Amino acid sequence: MVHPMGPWAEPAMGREGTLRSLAEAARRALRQWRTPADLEEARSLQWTLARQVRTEDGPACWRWVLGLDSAFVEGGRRIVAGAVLWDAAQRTTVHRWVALADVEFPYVPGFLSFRETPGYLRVMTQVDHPVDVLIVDGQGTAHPRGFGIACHIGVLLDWPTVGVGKSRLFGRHEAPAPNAGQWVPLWHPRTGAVIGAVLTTRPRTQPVYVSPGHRVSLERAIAIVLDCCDGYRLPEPQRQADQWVRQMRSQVSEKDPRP
DNA sequence: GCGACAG
DNA sequence: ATCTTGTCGC
Repeated sequence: MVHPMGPWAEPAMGREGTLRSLAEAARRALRQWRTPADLEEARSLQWTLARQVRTEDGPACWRWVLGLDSAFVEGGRRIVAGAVLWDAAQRTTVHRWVALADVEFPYVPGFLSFRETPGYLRVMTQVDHPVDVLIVDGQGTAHPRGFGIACHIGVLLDWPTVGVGKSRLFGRHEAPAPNAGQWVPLWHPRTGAVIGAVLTTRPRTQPVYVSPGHRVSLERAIAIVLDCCDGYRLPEPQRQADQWVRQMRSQVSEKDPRP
């Protein structure tokens, strides 16, 4: 459960953990990155890396939450990746970063991470501030092979991550009550395992799909998302990252008009 | 074979 | 995701 002193008592990564740099981890992952040549290779990699996913919780605190989102430019040839650091204790935005990257993989349901991860890793190489957990726009374990983009990024960086999708990719579920905080489990169609939660974050509003990415349990993932919500459907880090990339996208578009 | 299908 | 105007409801 939650730490007796509340979610902001100590850094989520622990004293030692915060000494680790997210930027450094991102640079390492970026050097190792290699885009699969085809779906077979991508699928094989997902099955392999999925075994590295851990859904055990670390210290119960999530003061600094980094929201990630992206937008496409130049007819979808390049991607604008944005990161917004949210201080859950002060309820304020600490800083925002952007990065531009080439898109080298097509969008195929179930393989989103191969398309968007490079951009996210690039933005994160600039994050020079402690980060407790990452909120990624998309699924975590709520994926056909249990390896959505939130898991992929979490494993590559070995960092706590939570996946928050605006729609469903995989799994069955009933409709959650239309009250903020209400949720229902998202079940694996064949194994019956709980792979995520369908959470109502705002009254009478479409729910979001929450699932663990890495080093976070489903219960913790739900608590983090709810704690970051501020009256809108999406948790603040993600909502602001969405606005941020949209703003940067239009800025990039006017500077270099679509050919 | 026929749907479903994150962003 | 992106292409696009107005419109219904709290």
